[in-house]
Amino acid sequence: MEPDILELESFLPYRLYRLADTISREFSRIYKERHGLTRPEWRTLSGLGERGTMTATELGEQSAMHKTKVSRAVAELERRRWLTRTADENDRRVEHLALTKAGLAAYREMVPLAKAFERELLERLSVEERMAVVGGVAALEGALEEKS
Amino acid sequence: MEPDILELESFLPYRLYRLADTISREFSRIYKERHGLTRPEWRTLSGLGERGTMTATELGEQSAMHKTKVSRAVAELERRRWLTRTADENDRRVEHLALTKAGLAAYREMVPLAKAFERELLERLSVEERMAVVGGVAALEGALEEKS
DNA sequence: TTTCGATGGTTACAAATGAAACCAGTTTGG
DNA sequence: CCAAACTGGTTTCATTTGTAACCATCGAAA
Repeated sequence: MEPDILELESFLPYRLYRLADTISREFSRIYKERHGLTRPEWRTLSGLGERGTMTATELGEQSAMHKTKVSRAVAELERRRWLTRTADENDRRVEHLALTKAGLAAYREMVPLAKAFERELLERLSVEERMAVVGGVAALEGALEEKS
Repeated sequence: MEPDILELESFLPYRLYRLADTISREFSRIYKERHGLTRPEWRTLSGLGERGTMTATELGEQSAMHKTKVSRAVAELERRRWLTRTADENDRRVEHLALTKAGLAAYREMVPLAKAFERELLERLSVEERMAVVGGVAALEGALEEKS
């Protein structure tokens, strides 16, 4: 192992990215084929389905999206009449977003599919491996949080 | 925990993507600031630095990039005179890519920075956590490979 | 050979993205 | 009170990306 060579195959940032990319891409087929959603749109749907009502800023924080992504995703879902905006009483800059019946229906349809996807992925692992995955992800998340 | 709700915060594909995105984005600052490289360009540089000579197709396989990304990254690195193409003797469709002196110099400069980045990331973890990360990543890679 | 399907690689075009400018509207400090 | 700094959210513009079509060459089979 020469010291001035970087092995891409074992370089953690690369491996992690490739892994996430593969899995995310595979999962995206579900909401893409099903409803023609983009990832930001799916996350918006998912966030609002989970929490009920959120502002765009909260959505961005909860689902790790840049505000322009949120803005565009919200606009598209509104165009589909999957969500509505309600002006805030006290602060007129803020809008409270919530799913409509149609949006909620789409969400309810997606949830089992998402859960099944995750389950099938984890089922391919042994118990120890599953623990390593969950523990490893949590550990890295923790390491990144405390940083900056 | 309601059964028809998906918790994004604990949904593996989402967590993994966010993790990889954060780390990759942070790492990208290194090669972006330093040399103004994009990720595909960095991977191309890294791949050729590691292996010496490769065709575009091989590069794509080794670094998990779509062929158009490879094509464009190679074009840009060639424009910088960081790599050269050599026609294959037997198959005129194929080109063998290799770094020039300048390309190699850039690569040699990047390697320690990349290694330091990875080391500093892992240093924030305990030994057990580190094992979990490495084991978990490997397990998922294995699960994805054997699949399709 | 000739033809036809595969393969290496590039290009064209549309869609997704990020950075920065922007437009309200709100708060703060003088 | 008022200006300046700040915040929620949108828009603009340049860059990046993915898909599909494309060109050239190759290999195999008729």
